[in-house]
Amino acid sequence: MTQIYDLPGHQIRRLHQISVAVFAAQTRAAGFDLTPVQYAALASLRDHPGIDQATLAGLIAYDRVTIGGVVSRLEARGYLQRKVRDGDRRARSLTLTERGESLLATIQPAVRATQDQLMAGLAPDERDAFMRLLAKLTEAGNHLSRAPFEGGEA
Amino acid sequence: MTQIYDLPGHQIRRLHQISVAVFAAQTRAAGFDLTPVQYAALASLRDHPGIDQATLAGLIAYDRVTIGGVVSRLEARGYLQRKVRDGDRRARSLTLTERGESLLATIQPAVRATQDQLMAGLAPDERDAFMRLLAKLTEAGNHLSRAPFEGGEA
DNA sequence: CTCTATTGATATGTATACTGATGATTAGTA
DNA sequence: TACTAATCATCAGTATACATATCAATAGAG
Repeated sequence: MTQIYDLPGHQIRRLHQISVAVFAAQTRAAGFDLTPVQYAALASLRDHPGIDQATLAGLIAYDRVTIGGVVSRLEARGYLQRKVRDGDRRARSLTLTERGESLLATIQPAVRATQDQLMAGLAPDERDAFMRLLAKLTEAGNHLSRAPFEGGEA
Repeated sequence: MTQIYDLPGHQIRRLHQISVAVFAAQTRAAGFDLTPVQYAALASLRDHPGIDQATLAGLIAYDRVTIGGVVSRLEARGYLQRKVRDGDRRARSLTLTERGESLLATIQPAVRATQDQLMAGLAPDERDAFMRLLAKLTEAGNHLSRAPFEGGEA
């Protein structure tokens, strides 16, 4: 009869939900107010200054429309700057502000604590196994998403 | 510097995203228009007829407010009935309609195909290992979610 | 039996996510 | 160079998700 509890999709959704909740709790406890996507966007921007929204979306595997909104809110809060790119007036170049850089630096412990708490249910060797299988699955299914990862190395 | 690609939360989110996309594609290809939550709600209702919204939310580990909206849409589309419960006029008893029952019966192959496609990247023994670790993680982290699973056996 | 705490459902507001469409701009081709 | 295709960003619409608050109704304590 297919109990939903046996469906991978159901369990994955639950773990995702837990992950988001833990991230929110940890960052709030550390005095920040940032969502996982917002963090991913800022962290990726630190490593790739000046990229446009579409490139950013590809790097963190998010929908371009969604990233438009995320970037908008981050800009409104002063964490990044958006400006029309020279040579291609369609694109908006994104750069972290001082405020964005400093946020990334100070939020690091909370991010680490999130991952520790999330994986606390597994022994160290199980975590490695889980992460390996997880990476294998996302790689194999990447093309099935409307927002696939795009961007070379990793 | 903590690349986001090494963070469990990031990979879990990606797999969840892929999972939702595959579910949508498979059910649409089969001629249906149903989201994963909607399916979970209907399937759980089939096994537990007459429960109220809060109980349903606990069984499928969803926020009560979210389930209110989901149930609303399912009712509007004629898949379930909502009526005030005798003895407790706060609660709404939920029951599948004929239409809901028949939808569940016919959508089964698409649901199965979704899970197959989702796990296609892993060998059979790897799938078992992944599912075992995944279940262990959701169980260990259940209490960290605002919408924990509540409901005995499964 | 009354007062209070709890509970089921909903309202409000914010933030993802995705589909489909459009406008502006650039690139590629004949 | 004129035309067409592709690309970047955005708009409109729908559906999750969650925090916080409120209303109606029930349960428990005294």
